[in-house]
Formats: sequence, structure tokens, C-alpha cells
Amino acid sequence: MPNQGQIGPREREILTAIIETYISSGEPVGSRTLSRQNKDGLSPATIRNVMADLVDAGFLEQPHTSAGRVPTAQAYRYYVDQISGKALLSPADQSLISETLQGTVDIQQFLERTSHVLSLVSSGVGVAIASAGPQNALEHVHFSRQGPNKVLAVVVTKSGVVHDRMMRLQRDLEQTDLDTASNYINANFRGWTVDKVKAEIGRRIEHERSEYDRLMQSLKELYESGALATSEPAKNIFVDGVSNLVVKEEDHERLRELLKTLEEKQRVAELLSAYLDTRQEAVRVVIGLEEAMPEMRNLVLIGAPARVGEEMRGSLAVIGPTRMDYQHTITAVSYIAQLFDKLLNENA
Amino acid sequence: MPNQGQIGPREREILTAIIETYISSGEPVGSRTLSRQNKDGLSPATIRNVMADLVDAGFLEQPHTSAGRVPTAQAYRYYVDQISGKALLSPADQSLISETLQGTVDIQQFLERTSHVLSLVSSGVGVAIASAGPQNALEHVHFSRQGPNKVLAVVVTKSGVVHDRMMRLQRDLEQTDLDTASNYINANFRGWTVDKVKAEIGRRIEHERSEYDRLMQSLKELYESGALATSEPAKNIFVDGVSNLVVKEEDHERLRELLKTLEEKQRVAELLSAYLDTRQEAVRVVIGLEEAMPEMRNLVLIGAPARVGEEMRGSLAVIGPTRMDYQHTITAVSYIAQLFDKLLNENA
DNA sequence: ATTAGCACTCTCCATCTTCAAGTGCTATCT
DNA sequence: AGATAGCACTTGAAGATGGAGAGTGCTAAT
Repeated sequence: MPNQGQIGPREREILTAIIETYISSGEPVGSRTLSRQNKDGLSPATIRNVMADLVDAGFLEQPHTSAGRVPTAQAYRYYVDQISGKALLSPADQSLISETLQGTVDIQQFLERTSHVLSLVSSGVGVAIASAGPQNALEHVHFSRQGPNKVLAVVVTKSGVVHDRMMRLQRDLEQTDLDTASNYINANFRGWTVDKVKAEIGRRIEHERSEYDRLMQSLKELYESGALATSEPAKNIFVDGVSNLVVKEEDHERLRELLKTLEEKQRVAELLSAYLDTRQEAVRVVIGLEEAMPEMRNLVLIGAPARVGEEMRGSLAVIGPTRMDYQHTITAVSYIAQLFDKLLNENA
Repeated sequence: MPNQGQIGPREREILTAIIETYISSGEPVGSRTLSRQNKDGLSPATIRNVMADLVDAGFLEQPHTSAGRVPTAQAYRYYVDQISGKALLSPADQSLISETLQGTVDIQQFLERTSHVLSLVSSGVGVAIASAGPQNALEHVHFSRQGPNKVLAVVVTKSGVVHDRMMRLQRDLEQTDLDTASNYINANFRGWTVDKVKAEIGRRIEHERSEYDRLMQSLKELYESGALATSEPAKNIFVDGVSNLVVKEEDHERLRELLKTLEEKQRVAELLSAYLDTRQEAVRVVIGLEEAMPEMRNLVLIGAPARVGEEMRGSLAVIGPTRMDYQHTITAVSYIAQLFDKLLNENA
């Protein structure tokens, strides 16, 4: 790649113009079109020269010899760097977002509405996730007997995520035994991370293998039935607006693959966690998703983590076509991410 | 419509052959093709005569003058009546289904897996719903204090559906108050339908408006915050395999509309409840969904209700193209519906 | 440095032709 | 009388052909 970054102000201006024209028109942009819309009266020929340079530098491509130019992934990255942080959220969007999200207490509900509103404002796919991982701090557990050998376990984490899980036990436990067990856990382990709680309970069962203790027996029974599993990951992954990806040109086979991937919410979660991390708090724009998943060619991820202290507790993102309104979407994601952060921290 | 039902055995055989050929090939079927594959050596000319009659009777259509014939909705209905109840579930499917579904205690989990496995065996969209309506019988409630003015309500119904709901109260209640309230409700109202419980509690609050009673105060607080709302309907509607609807020919605009509808799970639920009722317990095949929703042209619904006694407590269905393997799908739906019924009744 | 001019390339579109499949009708066969 | 063979006719799909339009690269002139 020759002259990678070698672009002066003239080139930059033209590149930006090309990208914006392409985003709004969707068609390869030629030198004449550009010369007409550009206020400085540059002639097509001049522009062509610049374009040739930009092709050399890897910012533009030609679908075929005699078509206009199309921005490459590199061009989009450059463009996003240029504009980032410049725009303001339109009042319309702002009120749409706050009206949709206000009055949610429940994390699940918040996530659902977030994914929806993201898909609306971006015309892409909206994703919202609360990490259900066992890294979360325990707030509270409750067990209730639902029938012979059947127990409902409810685990609430500090961040406000609720897990319920119906279990079948080996032995039948009385409700009083269950209450004793939950009291014990709540009294001793509130604030610990869920996996530490699990490990510690496992240890105590092992060590104090005393027959005498009815409590330990109950704990063992519950422990072995997986009462503290916080998995059930799909419950905290919300994906909305998939229909936005159905556009004219898409090749059918690819589209099908794409939808299939988006239906497996677990994979969407992997995608986000691969690209978002807590080190940086701002919105991250990833151009060129095909490196991670080939069916995501031509798609872009605009996402942000939501954190409590140093830990990532959730994330939200828009997945959309490379041709999208970046300013708009970035500001929207950023705004909602702040709300999300606030919600999580208020619960913590 | 002349000669509606006037078809003899010869016509019927040919009609069936046409439908099956069309289902497997997807292309209009002509007289020559049919004459070749049909064991009885009928000549194309003869078949053409019969075909002409079938067109008159409303069973076939021609895309244009010189193309083969295509079955109409009426033909599919006829076909389904003919074959229904004939086929057996293939061992492969049977084991796929039972392996996927065995070991689920949790209704939500069962629904999720059901929708998935339905989409797999049918190559259509799998839908599974547990009716979350307030008609369900109450098994158990539990309240737990999550912070200042913040309470988590867990409502479990007899059929095994768990609702959790985070609420913000006007007043701050102690955990002991919450326990008293939940004990009161569980002791007095277990087995009542949820809406009756709500009505009765409303009445008691109203009548016994005694200041003296701390319990009534707590109940009132909880009642007014909607502790007993079982809505949150989307949580119990599972739709899977939407990507199966992306096939070659589909017109893009229509496909987009279709996906949009399927994303609004509430609308899918309406569709099912419109066509399935408890009066008949067998699998129902609805051909011609466009009457209810225009974007569903060329789609078929194959569904069954799941009942406890006389009441509908859930339903499951496949939504797929008119060109589908009816025998196969019908038997699969029927088999899973039995499992679903069993699961619900075992909990009841 | 910028631009005008020009020959060249490539896609898109409309038109035309050919081809195969299928039909309806009529005359013929059993 | 029902079944069939033959035949003329219709129609869409698949190429082939030929501008028109948009765009390019290069060279020479400003």
C-alpha cells in the first residue's frame, strides 16, 4: 500500500465529499457529479487526478474500469475519525429515546426497548445485552418449592438482572429448608460474585461434610441441581430491527446466512464482546466485520460498553450497512450508552 | 365456481400428483411431465383434458396461457384433507425432537427449544407460545426488597410460567411486610385465576380500609404498583427460523414487511389465537393467511393448541410457504403438541 | 498546477430472435 | 364414448445485437 496516509487538505475534502455522496446515493460516484456539487469550481479532470491518487492510497475502489469510485473500508475508518464527536443528537431522536426509555426499572425491559429504539433511529439492527456472566455481584437469592422435588430458584444480581430457573431435585426439600438455605446464602455472600459464591459453597460442602447439619444437606442438594447457574444467556440479549437489513440488492444466500447468525443471539453477543472492551469508554466503530464473521461483509458495528466501575456489565450496539449515517448513529449510541451506564450504576 | 366438488377418482389422482410434483419442484407442472412420471400410462392429451376440468373446478391455475398448472389454495386444502393423519413421524425427526426437549422443566426453556426444533424439522418458522393471560391459576407469589422503594415481584402460575417484575413503590416496605403480604396471598388465593385474585384484593383493600391493619397497607402499596400484572407478553412468545423464509424468488419489499411482522411477536400471537381454538384438539392447517395479514400471502399456518382441561394455555405452530411438506410437518406439530399438553398438565 | 479534449471502456437498456414447453382443438382410433 | 395423436398457436426465458450514457486515462494546452 503506497502513500498510506499521504493526503493533504484538498484530497481530504474530496474524499469526504465522495463518501458522503456515496452514503446518500448508494451509487459509485463519478468526477462530473462531484465537480457539479462541490462549491469550489474544480473541474472533473482535476478531480479525476485526485481520485487516482486516492485509489493508489487505498481509499477508493472502482467496481469496473469505467464506473465511478466507491469508498473502501479504509476510507470509512478515516471518515469516522474525522467526524467523530462533532454532531449533536437531533431533538426528535432525543425525545423519542427518552420517551421510550423513561420509566423502566427492570433491566430486561430497558434492554428490550433499547434494542428497539436503536433499530428505529439507525435503520439498522439494534442490539442490547446485559452480561449474564458469573462475574456479577450477588444481590439476593430466593428458593421456593413448587411441587414434589421441584424448586424455583430466583437469583438477582447487583446490576438488577433477574434469573429464574425451575429445577428438579434428587430429594424433596421442605420450604423451611429452602428458606434456611437462602437466608444463609444471602447473609454470608451478598456482594460476592456469583462464581465465587458457587466455589465457596462447593468448598464448604466438601469440608464440612458433617451429617449433623441439615443446612449443609440442603445446600448440597441445591448446589448440585445448579441453583446458582446464571446462564440462560439468551434471556438478556435483545436484537431488534433485523428486517432493516433486507434491502434491494442483497444476494439471497448471503442474506439468509446473515439472518441465521442474528437469530443465534449467542453469536451476536460474542461479536460484541470481541470488539468492545472496558478500556475505552467511548463509542467504538468497527468497519469490516467480515474478519470475524464472513457473512457480515459490508456491515459495520457501532457499539459501546456499559460499565460499573472497571467491569463490563452490558453493551449495546447498532449493526448496519457500511453505507449509514454515521454521525447520527454514533451520537444516538453514545447517548443511550450514558443512560445505560446510569441505570446500572444506580442499581449497584 | 362451477362443479366445485365434482371430481372422480381419476381427477383426484391427477390432482394429487400435480400438487406433489409442484411442491417438490416449485415449477408449474405440465401435462407431459406428469404423463411421464405417472405409472398408469396416460397420454399428455388425456391429462390435459382432466387438467382443464380441474381449472374449471377451481383447483388449478395457469400463470399464463402457455405454462403448466399451479395448485390454488383450494387445491391445497383438498390435498391436506386427503392426506391428514396418514403419515408417521420419521425416526430421525422423532429422536431429534425428543433429544431436544427431554429434560426441560422450565416452561420458557421448553418453548424456546420447541420453536427451534419446529423450525428445523419444517424448514419454516417455528412458533411456541404460553398464554400469559391473567386467566391462569396462581401457584405462588414472592416479593423481595431490592433497595429503597424497590421490590421484585415473582409470580408463578400453575402451568409453570414464571413472571418477574421489578417495581418502584411509593412507600418503602420492610422485607417482613413483604413476607406477610406474600404469605397472605399464597394462603388465601392459591389456585385462583390471577385476575380474580387482583379483583378480590382490590375489593378487600377497598372494604377493609382500616388504618389498623399494616398488612392491608402493604397490600395496597403492592397492588397499586402492579405487582400482580402478568403481562410482559413477549417473554412467552418464541419465534425461530425466520431465516428459512428467505428464498430465491421473494420480492424484497414483501419479505421486509413479513420479517417486520414476525419481529413483532405480539402480532404472531394474535395470528395464532385467531386461528386456533380449543374446540378442536387436532392440528389445524390454515391455507391462505393473507386474509388476516396481507404480507403473509403464500404462507400457511400449521398449528395446534395446548390445553389444560377446557382452557387454552399455549399453542405452537409452523408458519411456512404453501409449498411445504405437509405430511411431515403436520405429524411433527402433532407430536410436539402432545408433549406440550403433557408438560402443562403435569404441572397443573 | 489546472483544464479541455478525445479516444476508449464498460454497463445498462431496449429490441429482436430463437427455443422449448405447453396448450387447445380436431380428427382418428379402439 | 373415451383416449390419443397430430398440429397450429401462445408465451416466457435466454441469448444476441446495438446504441446511449457515464466515466475514465492520457495528452496537450493554458
